[in-house]
Amino acid sequence: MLANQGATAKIARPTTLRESVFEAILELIIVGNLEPGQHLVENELADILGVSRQPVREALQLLSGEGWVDLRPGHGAFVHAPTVAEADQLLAVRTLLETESARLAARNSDEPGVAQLRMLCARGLAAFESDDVDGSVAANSELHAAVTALSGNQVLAELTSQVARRVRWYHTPVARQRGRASWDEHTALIDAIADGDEELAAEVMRRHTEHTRHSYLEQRAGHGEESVSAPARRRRPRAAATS
Amino acid sequence: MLANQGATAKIARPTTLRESVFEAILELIIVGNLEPGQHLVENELADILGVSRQPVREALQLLSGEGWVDLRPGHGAFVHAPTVAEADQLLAVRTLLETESARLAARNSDEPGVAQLRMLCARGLAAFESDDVDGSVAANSELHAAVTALSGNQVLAELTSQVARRVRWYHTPVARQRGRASWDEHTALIDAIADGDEELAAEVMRRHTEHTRHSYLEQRAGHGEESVSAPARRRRPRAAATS
DNA sequence: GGAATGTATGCTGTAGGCAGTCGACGACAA
DNA sequence: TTGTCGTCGACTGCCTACAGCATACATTCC
Repeated sequence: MLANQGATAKIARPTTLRESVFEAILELIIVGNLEPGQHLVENELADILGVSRQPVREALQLLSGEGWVDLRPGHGAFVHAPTVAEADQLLAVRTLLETESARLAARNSDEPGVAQLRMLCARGLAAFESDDVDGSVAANSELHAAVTALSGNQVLAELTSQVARRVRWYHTPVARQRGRASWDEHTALIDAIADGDEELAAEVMRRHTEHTRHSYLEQRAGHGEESVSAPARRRRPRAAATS
Repeated sequence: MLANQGATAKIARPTTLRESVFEAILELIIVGNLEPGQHLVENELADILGVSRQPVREALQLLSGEGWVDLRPGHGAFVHAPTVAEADQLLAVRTLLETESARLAARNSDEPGVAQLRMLCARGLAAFESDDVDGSVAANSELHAAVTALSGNQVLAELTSQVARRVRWYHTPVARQRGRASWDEHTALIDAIADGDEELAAEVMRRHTEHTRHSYLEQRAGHGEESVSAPARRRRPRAAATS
């Protein structure tokens, strides 16, 4: 028998080429190297990534399934150009899903689960106060994921994470400016979950996500842009959502 | 200038082979010709459907995206075997999404929208009373889709329709036994939407979907089966959901 | 000069084929 | 009899090639 493989268990997962391509293209979209509406020519991507067209095609279809690209039959793939209205709708759905997650999390909360939430919250707050933006962002994502996991509803958790990932693309520039308040709200949320107060947890989460939504809309209101991800173009956003 | 082309505008949409394959395999799964857990060999499907492996592969990945099949890298595709717990979670999410849809529909309802709802409801009720199961089922789906469309939230509508489609697979045998009550609830729902009573519409929809969920769970409770779609195997279910 | 048509180019959709890999089965040894 | 190893078969993942179609441009006709 081999030695402890715990550390390698995760990377031992046989990763296919199309998944790598999926991640690579998604990164290009989020970073802004690929502009909204841009035509993604399969051959070009294949050449850039050093693979054939086949895994590129499959990756593009995966991306289409999550709403990152639009697939027009006979015309190929285009980077999805989100409108302000769509972003607003997405944020509304996010609020709905996460609010329910918080409610269920309060209902099903247990000792180790709450402990993990507090740990993630402490880590995120520490990262925020030491200006570690990446760390803060990562902790935020993990915290929200942990809440949905606590809900006990796997389907809800998957849907939520998928929506949250798309949301992160949109309001990335917004979130950083309200980082401190965000972490205070996280603390209140965890308290409510620990108390098993379903209604309070739901209300706190609802207000928490709506704050982000309103910040986003206010910022967008003045611009009057149709494509909401324009400011993310061309340069790598160092900060991401902390909602 | 040519004559009126309105009738041909719709079929002009270029449908790809992989979409046809997607529909075909989905049909095989829903009908029960493909049993949960069954290994879907690409070559076999390609032979059966008279196409090459490529569109089959792409269709399987689409199916995976919607949760119909599980893709294990290096092993291929397997028909998803849903558990009772998963079906329950799915029904819970469906309730959440449709309840919000109803609330928003009441908020945004307009004259033509309500008129369409009433038309669909009348058609469905007529079909039900004349034992036209297929017609009743179709009207039911269209009615729910129309409600989500009225919500004005496209993202919510897409998510809801996707979840609803999966739900239909599970509780197909359950729904027919409460067809009449279901249509009465539909009428109450439309009234609430027409009145613009958000809370009432939401509550009616919540109770409506929860009815289905409880019926489902009660039926399942006695069986103690792990795979919930077992009863749908091997023969074509003539009736489908009217929830 | 403008419009319609022919032509060229580039991309997608699909087919066929090859190598790598996983699992099953049987032989062999303890 | 049981555990282990090697071989075989089958299937997946990926690559290359071809056909169809749409678009853009050049050409010809009115």
